[in-house]
Amino acid sequence: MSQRHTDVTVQAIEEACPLVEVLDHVSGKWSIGIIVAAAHGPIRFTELERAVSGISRRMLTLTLRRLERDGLLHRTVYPTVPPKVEYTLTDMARELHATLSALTDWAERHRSAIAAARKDYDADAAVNTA
Amino acid sequence: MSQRHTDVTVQAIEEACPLVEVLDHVSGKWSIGIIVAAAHGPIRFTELERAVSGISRRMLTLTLRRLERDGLLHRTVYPTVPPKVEYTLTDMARELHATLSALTDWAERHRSAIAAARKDYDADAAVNTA
DNA sequence: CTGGATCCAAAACGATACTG
DNA sequence: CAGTATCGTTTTGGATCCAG
Repeated sequence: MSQRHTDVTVQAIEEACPLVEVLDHVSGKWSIGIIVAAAHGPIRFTELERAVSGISRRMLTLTLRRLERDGLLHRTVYPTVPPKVEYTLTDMARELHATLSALTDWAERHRSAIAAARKDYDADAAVNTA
Repeated sequence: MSQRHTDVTVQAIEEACPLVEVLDHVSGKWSIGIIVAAAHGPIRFTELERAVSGISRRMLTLTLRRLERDGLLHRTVYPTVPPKVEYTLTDMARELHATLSALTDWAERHRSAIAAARKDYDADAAVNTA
């Protein structure tokens, strides 16, 4: 910790790359919400639409396709009428969900700290503008 | 696991919200890269520009401001000439960085699985289009 | 019910010239 | 060195209508 930089920077970017990949797949406001919503069992399209508050039909579809494509979701179509489709997390995604809980914990531990930091920052900005 | 949905969906969204907040602050192609780059000690603007490969001056500045605003980065200005500015992770951000490593691990464990899933998905798509 | 297709607004991003 | 300002491009997302 707190040692000087030389060419360790190169190591830094290599360390970051896989993570950037993950977040590219998992990012987009909605992926996480969907994973969490699907975490405790098979869930249908309309249920997801209600569970992930604020999502539009379009974004739901797009995100579902991306998650399916990345092997995080499994899609089961029941050829009934009306149609019924269930989405289930893959094992891979279930591991991911467990990992994400660590992030949730972090978020909850520091939620108020972040809010406070913002408030301070904005206050400073107001002073410097006045 | 694999129980039916009733009104547990409500719980799902509440569980997701804080996490969505985090990712809103930490998201954007560059935040993570910057956090990783700053993780092993104070780092200067130009060093960051080189460490986070592909980032533009503009995005670097914008992302730095946001991270600072959210209390993840501390900015130290040395009023010398030429100017010198150092960015340091806050304690909060260091915790976050540790948490992110879990994600990195997950990504590396499943990198090839994701690639394979994609390949299959694209193959299917090709068949269904033909 | 599940979702594809289209159109449009907004946000994120990139390049680059300029400044204290 | 460490940014800011401006412009153009790309990506993202919402609204809506249509279809199996």
